[in-house]
Amino acid sequence: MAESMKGLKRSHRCTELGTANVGSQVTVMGWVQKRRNLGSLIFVDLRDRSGLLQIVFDEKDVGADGFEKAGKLRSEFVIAVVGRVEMREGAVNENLATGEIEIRAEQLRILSESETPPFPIEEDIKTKDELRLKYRFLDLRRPNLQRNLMLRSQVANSARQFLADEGFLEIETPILIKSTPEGARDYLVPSRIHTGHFYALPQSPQLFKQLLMCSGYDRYFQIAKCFRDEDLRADRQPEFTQIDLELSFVDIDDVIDVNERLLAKIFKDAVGVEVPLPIPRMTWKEAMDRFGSDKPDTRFGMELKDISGLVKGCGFGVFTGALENGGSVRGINASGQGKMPRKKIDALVEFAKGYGAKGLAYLVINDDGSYKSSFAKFMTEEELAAVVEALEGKPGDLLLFAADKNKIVWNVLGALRLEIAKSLGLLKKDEYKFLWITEFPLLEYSEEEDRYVAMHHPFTMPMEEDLDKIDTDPGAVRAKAYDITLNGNEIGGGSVRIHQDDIQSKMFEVLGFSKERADDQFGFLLSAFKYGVPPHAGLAYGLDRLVMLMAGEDSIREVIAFPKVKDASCLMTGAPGTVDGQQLEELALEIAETEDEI
RNA sequence: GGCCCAGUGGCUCAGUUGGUUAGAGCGUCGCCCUGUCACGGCGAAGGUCGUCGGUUCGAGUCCGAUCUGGGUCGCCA
Repeated sequence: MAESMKGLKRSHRCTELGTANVGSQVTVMGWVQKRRNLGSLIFVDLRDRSGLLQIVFDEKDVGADGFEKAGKLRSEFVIAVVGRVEMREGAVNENLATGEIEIRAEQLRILSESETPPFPIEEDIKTKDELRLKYRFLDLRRPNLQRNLMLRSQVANSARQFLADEGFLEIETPILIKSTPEGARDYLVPSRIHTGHFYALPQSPQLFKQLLMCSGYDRYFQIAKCFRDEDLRADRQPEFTQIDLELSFVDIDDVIDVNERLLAKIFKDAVGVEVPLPIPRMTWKEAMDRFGSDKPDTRFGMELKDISGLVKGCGFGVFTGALENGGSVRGINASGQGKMPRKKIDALVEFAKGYGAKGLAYLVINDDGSYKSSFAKFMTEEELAAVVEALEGKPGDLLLFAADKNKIVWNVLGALRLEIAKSLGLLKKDEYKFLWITEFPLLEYSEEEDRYVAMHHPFTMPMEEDLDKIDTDPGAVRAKAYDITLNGNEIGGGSVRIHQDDIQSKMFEVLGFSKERADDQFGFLLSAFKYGVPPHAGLAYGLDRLVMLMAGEDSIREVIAFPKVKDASCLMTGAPGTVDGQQLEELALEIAETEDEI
């Protein structure tokens, strides 16, 4: 039976007590982690978010009633204990922060009883995600998640402090906004008052923060919830959090500077890691050429090498065919993997196919310097030697090649190098390699839409030196866009924004927006741009991913209190659910059928 | 939408070429125990093997479908 805590006040969290408190009377409250009943002596490990503390119940201190009550304690009961801090009579427990002391209970109250939990509430359980998420409120009691969420709070806190000190203002932007069909799918919210009309939940506060710059707020930030109705991944949830910021009267270097110092502070405060500044920068082109990725993991090498020039005239149709179609042939050197069994190489080929490759060519350099290869018979000795030299091949190495359109070759080899590094254990979680990626292409050709689409978004400023190419060769125009990456993850991205009318119109033109469509979707922004716009630029971090990496976790679910599962539902609440007829009637949703544009 | 992995007491797992009554550890419950901290001792309960269908004399095991969860490709301006 639950008792009241009336008259009691918690004096300390469990691990706030230490040898300095010996002799004093304290009141602690928390959950029973474990009881050890020795008959006429009962030990209880008490848990709160700070950690564990041992309580000892002895009838001569806690009284007959108290001792009887202590005998009834079970896992996850919530109790209050008044007692005296003592040095332990028995052995010190070196695994516990409070291992030298214990509380000799003088008073016990059972504030709440508990059923036996469906899985153990402890560190590093192997329980299936399904069960953990159904009982997330219990899962969240485990030290892993408590540490992660405390870390997350610390990160948000450090960011707030730093940004406030740097003159950023925290300003909220709306959650119910107008849908913009560009980009990710929006979550839609039907309007009750405007039947057949919809709000959208923001994919990011992008347009509003630009308007705040127009309004003179100079430096803005927000820890903003964002929503995207796309499929989930280990690092993607339908709702996620950005640390979003925007600055006026700045160019790329200014944004990078303040963000490097922000990252350094966050990492110092939250995980005690010194981030060496400045963070290296790499252009998008170089990143693709060297790593096959716009978010290269630079914790290891295994860089891509372009051998197109060396195999141009060779007899291997797969290579020459790719080159004739305007593609390239590139390879990586899985150094020391020459002994990889054929079965594993075949598995890598299958892996590559998953990324669009039609196949994968390989060449093993045997210990005696001879080659074993899927394509050696099509090439001369000289051609092979040149290829091996280009990849710095040594005896015992395994060279892997992809030949196709550039995009596929990059994609395949970029994924392959990560896969191999992972299987070789080259990816150390306590090593942090930051890298800026700059000079992204402004536009990307979309095959299915048969037009150019913005790689970042339509408000991204082209690089001045490429402006003249925007009509003649739009695909070659680079943008003043930048991503910050960490260990092969994009943790943030941003750009300098267009603040000139004429460039913005040109941009819409290239993207195939009619003036009417641009006005309809972004009229408010274009209108604002007529009344004095400061040059501005910004950046947004994926807070969930950032904390995931800092916590050494493999999924952002481990740093989100109440995450959703793969099909975007919530196993705990059952969301999304159906609603009753009256709710639907009020929304008059059937009218939506006649709406072609939302 | 595609591909891959998993599903057996509360939890984590084992279960041979298809063969009697499906096992273990932890947890749970009861009794005993004054220095435990992975407490210990003795005893007990607890499973229609995710679901449906099929093959077979016989299915946890083989086949098909389906559900649930995970990973991934597409998708994510």
